[in-house]
Amino acid sequence: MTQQDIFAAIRAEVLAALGRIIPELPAEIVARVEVQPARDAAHGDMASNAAMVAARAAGRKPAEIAAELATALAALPAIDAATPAGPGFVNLRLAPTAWHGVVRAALAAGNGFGDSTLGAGQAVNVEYVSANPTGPMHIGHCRGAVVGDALAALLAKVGFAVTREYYINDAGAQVAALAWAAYWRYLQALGTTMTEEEYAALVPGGLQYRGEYLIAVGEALLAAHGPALAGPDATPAPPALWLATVRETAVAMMMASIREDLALLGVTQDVFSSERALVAAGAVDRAIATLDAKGLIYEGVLEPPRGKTPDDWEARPQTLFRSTQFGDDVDRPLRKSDGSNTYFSNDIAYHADKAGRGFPLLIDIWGADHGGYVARMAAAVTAITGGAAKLEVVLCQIVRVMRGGEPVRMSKRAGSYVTLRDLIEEVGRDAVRFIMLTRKSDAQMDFDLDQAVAQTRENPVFYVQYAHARCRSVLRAAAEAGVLADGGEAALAEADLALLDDAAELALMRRMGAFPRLVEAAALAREPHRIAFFLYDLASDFHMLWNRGKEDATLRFIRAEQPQATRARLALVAATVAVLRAGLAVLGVTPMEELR
RNA sequence: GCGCCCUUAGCUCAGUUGGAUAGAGCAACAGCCUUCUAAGCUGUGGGUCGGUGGUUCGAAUCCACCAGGGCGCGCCA
Repeated sequence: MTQQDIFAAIRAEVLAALGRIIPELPAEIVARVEVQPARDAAHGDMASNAAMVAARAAGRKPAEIAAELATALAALPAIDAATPAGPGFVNLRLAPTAWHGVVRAALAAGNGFGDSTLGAGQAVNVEYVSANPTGPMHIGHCRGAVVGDALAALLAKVGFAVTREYYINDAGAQVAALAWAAYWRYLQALGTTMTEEEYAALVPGGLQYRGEYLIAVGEALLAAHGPALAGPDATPAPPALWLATVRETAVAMMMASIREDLALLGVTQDVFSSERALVAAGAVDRAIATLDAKGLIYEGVLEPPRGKTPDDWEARPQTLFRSTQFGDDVDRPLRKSDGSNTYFSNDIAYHADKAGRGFPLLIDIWGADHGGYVARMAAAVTAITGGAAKLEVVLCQIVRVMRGGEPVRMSKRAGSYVTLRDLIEEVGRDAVRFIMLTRKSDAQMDFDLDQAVAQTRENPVFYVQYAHARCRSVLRAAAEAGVLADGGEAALAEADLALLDDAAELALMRRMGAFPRLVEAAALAREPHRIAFFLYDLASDFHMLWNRGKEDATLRFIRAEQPQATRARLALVAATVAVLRAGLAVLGVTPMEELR
């Protein structure tokens, strides 16, 4: 049993046996055959639904097939017992040697345990964060950053060729507003006598982004340009003189700041795509032309939303995309009534650009407030690529930050933090990352600051890292005691694992054996949080085993008088380390050597 | 009004893509340190899986309707 995924290995055996009982089963039946962990340990280690799935096609009773299957499987060396059960399950109890194979596989694979070829090298683009470059990252961006980063790692682990991408929204009204705000800081740096309100009255749409983080931008502009961007006596000059320059500097500085924040979070992305560059290159017009050539564009008037007509509603002709042909509810505007492009058309161009770079699969991580946008964007990707590329969107629900059981108010004035940087400073990067992954992304979440820094079981980060630290502590103690002697940890794979037969040891091995299967399932479902829950369970199994050694000295890992048993147990501990690290690597969380 | 997401133990949440008697943590109670980290472990109690129908060998999971919560709904990005 050299295969990493013991469930896949046993499934292959089940299929072979089933093929002998019922030859020529249709492929779609075979595909439905599963071997999965038993829910109840009393049923054994694994259960297969093979007999139930095959029964109808074979025209036989499930229980009958299950009985024959059980007889055949029981004869295999890796299987200790196979029994038909319930409506037609075959329950399997594996020979301990099969579980020992899992330990060897984990030791051999190390961080690569759970790697698979599921993705077959297919290119996938994961786009996440993509916060507007108008200020430092705040907590609202954080969940998407962590989920996207972990999902990218997860997909890479199962064999996709992953590109991590950030889309810079540097073309729209938001960055113009940013430029106006940065220009105010520049005038202040010059020593203007205007008040903020006087200046705000001059700004189209009003002065936004009043945060102090733009002071540095104003100072940088002064250092680079002196008074050249302003009028006499530090008064505002016409925008034509400064807008483009200020915008460029401000966006560049905001992006630098965001990248610092991302680095603090341990997120590094491969590609940063600029919306402005795409627009300048004519990509939007090309995208619209492509849709037009496919007959998917028309000039039309949209119905007002039913039951909720805006006060200023007025029927106007617009350029519309036939997204209803691809499953959307209504056709969507590509151009505003004044003829300029909507954000949607820029986004179509961007996604077409991504697809054109050779990604048949695009995954975007969005905030839940963009949920209404998913159908039209997916429709557009399908339409413009002729089905060659597919868009999937993972929505992340709101995170509420809690302190002392109360939500922390996101007020800039109240001094309660809003930035990602502050959050990381308070609870640490590992806690931020892990806790963000302890919920399904589409479920709302409370981030409990008190829990995040607690050093108890209720803090999942601590609990998992503590398990790893305990493992390392044992291995260090073993090295000091000289028990590891020959070849150190590397030689533990050659230990006589047959000596691992305690129930708690088997439970731990069973858990590790489930990891490769779980990794694949999590990747297919785009649900990195499953890894976090697995690690918590694995840590729990290990802590349990540890305490067995407290209650019964013969179950301690290190027993000076039993070198063979000691080496076998150290092999199990080292394998646990490998699996914990493999999982933590997906989440981007540090495996701590010690937590003192 | 329409669309999407959510509803599981007192609280916060898992539930291996339809499997067997629905699981964790917290909170409550009772235990375990001359021993590798007690920052841990063990045990007890706690459920109409929001409701009603349907699909089938089998439903917390799929479908329909209903109730409650969240998000969104032409020229914001």
